[in-house]
Amino acid sequence: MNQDPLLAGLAALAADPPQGLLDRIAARWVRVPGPIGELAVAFTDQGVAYVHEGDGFAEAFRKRFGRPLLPGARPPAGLLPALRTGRPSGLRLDLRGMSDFQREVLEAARTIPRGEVRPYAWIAERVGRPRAVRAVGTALARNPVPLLIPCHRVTRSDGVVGEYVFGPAAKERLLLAEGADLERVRELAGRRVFYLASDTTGVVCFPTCHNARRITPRHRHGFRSVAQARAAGYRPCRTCEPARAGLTG
DNA sequence: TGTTTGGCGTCGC
DNA sequence: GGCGACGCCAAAC
Repeated sequence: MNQDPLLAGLAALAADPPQGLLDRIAARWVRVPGPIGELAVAFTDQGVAYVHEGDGFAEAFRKRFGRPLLPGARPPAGLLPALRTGRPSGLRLDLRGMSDFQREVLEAARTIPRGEVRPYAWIAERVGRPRAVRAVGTALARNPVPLLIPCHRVTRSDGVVGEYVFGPAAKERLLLAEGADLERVRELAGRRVFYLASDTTGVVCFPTCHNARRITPRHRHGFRSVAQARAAGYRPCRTCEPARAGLTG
């Protein structure tokens, strides 16, 4: 129970074939096809730890994690489906070594469905730091597992897609491939509309929320802020949860 | 429309 | 341990 973990580790090293221990220290890696070109993916016994573009992977991994890297025989279970579908599909992630803030930001981003987008400020509010919008940006910029945690689905409040690890163009391509209606988002943003409401349900949503997409045109009303929608008698959608407070755009 | 200022978790010194 | 600068931003001039 209260045995020194170091001693336990040494004992295990002495008793077991070194493979198990090695896998606890080192990471394995494989090359796999991704939606925007070849990817290199590192994983441990805990799950996928790092996703990087094919070029310069080993260098980047070493710089960031500073732990041994070994070739892997095959991709971890669930990786390929997750990359293909853009859904978690039971894939385990190894997010050890991240701060609480970053982990919470990543978890929040992970809940954004395929084909939809949410603003940075939405994440900030969800993790209980409504004014840490920019810090959310930096946390997402350091997302060790892009694509698997879909930080590309986090976009700016003004309707612009914003920055991305693989570049804004890749972000846009990914979102379009997922079926996000960026054209529509931009058209609405041009009219300063950042929320859509239905006068049959009395609910207000983010424009890409699957509930918002089904609003019949003549029952659809656009709003610039949740506050204005509220004032008009609408309540926030329970699925996409547009801000309870600020978030005007 | 564009620019400025606010705000905050990280990282490097 | 502190301090200042830096970013996938956002609201206010």
